[in-house]
Amino acid sequence: MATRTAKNKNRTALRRRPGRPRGEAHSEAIRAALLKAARQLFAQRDFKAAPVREIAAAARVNPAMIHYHFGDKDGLYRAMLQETMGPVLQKVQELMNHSSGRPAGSIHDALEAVMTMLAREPWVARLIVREVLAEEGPFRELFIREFAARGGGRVPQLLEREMAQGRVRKDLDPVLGALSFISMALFPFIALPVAEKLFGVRLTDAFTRRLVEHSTRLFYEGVGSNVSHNTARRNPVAAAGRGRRTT
Amino acid sequence: MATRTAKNKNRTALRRRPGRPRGEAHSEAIRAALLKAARQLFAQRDFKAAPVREIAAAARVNPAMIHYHFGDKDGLYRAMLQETMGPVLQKVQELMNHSSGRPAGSIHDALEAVMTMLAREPWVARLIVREVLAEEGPFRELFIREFAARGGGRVPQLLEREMAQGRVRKDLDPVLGALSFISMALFPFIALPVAEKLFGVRLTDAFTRRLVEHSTRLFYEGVGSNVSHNTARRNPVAAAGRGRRTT
DNA sequence: CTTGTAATTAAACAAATGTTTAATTAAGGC
DNA sequence: GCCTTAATTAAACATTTGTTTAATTACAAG
Repeated sequence: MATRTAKNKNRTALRRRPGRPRGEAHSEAIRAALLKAARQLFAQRDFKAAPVREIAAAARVNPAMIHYHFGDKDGLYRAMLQETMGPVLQKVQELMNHSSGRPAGSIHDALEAVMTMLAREPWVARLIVREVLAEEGPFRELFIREFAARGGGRVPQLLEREMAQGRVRKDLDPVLGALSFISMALFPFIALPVAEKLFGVRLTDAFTRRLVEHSTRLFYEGVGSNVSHNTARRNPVAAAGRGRRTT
Repeated sequence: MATRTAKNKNRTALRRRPGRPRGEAHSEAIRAALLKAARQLFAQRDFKAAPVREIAAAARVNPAMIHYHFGDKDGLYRAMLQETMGPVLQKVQELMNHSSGRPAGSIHDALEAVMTMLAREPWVARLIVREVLAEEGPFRELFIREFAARGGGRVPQLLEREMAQGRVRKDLDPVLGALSFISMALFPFIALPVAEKLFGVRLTDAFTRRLVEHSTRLFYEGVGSNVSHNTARRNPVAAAGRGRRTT
């Protein structure tokens, strides 16, 4: 495949010549375009499998601009992580901190915050897979320290608060509980491409809502039938009990 | 770092010369060594980040042997997948099929089968991350068809069986339930490197057992306290209720 | 108007990587 | 004992990749 399209009628004048462009604020635009292209490519491909030439092509700039703006490929990657993951995680933290206060509010709100975020920004889950789960490289540690600790690291305390307030049974191991909680919150989005092919699910707003309700109820009550285990009927969390196969 | 150790006193005679080696059955050994080295490296690094030279070095053979035995790097990868994932998944399938039959037996047994396997063969989780979750390449589809479908694809039916036998509540959505189940079964192992740094857990046999019990109980009963929701006390699954912070 | 600096490009460079080749040695049948 | 084939190596090859360089243009200050 040729790099340039057919419309480019081989006049040399069309080819952009070197030199500073006219007008101002070009530099910032290029920086932003590079960050955007990097985010998209790094969410889709591994760090080593995303060549700088391709990132630059997606941003419609010269590869050398990466080194002009970010020093090297690592610098671009680091800047991309900061500028994209930062705001997202901050928002999740906010939402998790002041929960609504109603019964099971914290858990429900935390699940809703995390899940709606993962549903709205599909690249986050992909980035977590590559960055935190797959790659053994030097970035994993930075990522855990900077991001994962602020997110999942606080779940045991959240559970202990719930236990102190009597909404969670006292013999729960908060760490195991946190592990299960994080599993239920993250994995469906991490494994979404598989779930689509395997179960035919599609990531719509409705699906996300159903998943939030389902997971909240499962986390509190489990799936056991109220016959063999006399599990909660008429509970404050999952009030939608009219249809069948809802949660 | 030099390729050869200091002990190698630059005599040329020590360097292995080309030509067929004496004795027989060398070829098979080399093939096996390459498969083993490939499995270890591909579990740790991305496909593109695992150079053939390094795989060959780990197997102590010449890089050209990869092409002699497997055609190319893809061929080695494919052969490795078949020869390593095949037996493991077959075993899990067996264990999942004839469950013990006692109350909640299926769920408990399935969790135990999957989790002990993942704990004993740490490379499986890493391979799943790269192969099924991370990589968008041509291998993902093959992997889903060949392996994931035989494993996770059957969970909804398992849940429906449980529902028919009255051990699981009737209004559960089997697909959502399967998603949560698979999440709880796989994610702790997939995210193990993170969980270690975040929560200080270590993957011992004892931990795996605790996780199996915890997850089974959580899946059936949830974590809700029997005060606010009157959740099952005295249930058949999690009978170990003497200490505190156990499940 | 000159001069220095910022922004941008094409091209060159060096290292790494998948693959191929030619040479070399051993085995096995005739 | 010769000759074909199997197994193995070192070295060469071609491509891709991250990075650097030198040239080129615009702008801003003096």
